[in-house]
Amino acid sequence: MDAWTRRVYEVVRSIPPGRVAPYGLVALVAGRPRAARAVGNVMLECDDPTVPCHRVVHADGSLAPSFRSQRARLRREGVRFTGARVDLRERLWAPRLPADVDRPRATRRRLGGDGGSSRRTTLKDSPAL
DNA sequence: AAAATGACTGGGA
DNA sequence: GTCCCAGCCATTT
Repeated sequence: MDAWTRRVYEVVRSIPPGRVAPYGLVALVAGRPRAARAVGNVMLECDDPTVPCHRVVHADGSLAPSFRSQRARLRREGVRFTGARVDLRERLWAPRLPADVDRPRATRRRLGGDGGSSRRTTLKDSPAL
């Protein structure tokens, strides 16, 4: 087990039940923005039961054909499907990006005077359901 | 060192 | 909408 694998595991472990994340997002949070495919390789070998690998899905919400139990495991967590895909609009995981991620326009500022009108909260996660 | 592999992706047809 | 493909990345031959 190498560093890359451990890193991916850690990110995947932080995806809350009932939420899903595309391979590409996992790669991003893990610090390798274009390594979506490599994340897939790690998942392929993942046998560790403490890693919710079933919450990692394709960018369009569809699932990996070979991972047969994935759908059932997701449904068990309340995730609903529209045809062959999960509804990302409702279940997409909104992670807190690590500070070291290279953000071009890091200029942080309040968006629109009203935007968060009364809400001062840090965007932690997408709204539950 | 070079080539093949795969639970990936975005873009074009 | 769906299909296909070149590009991408870590691993394994």
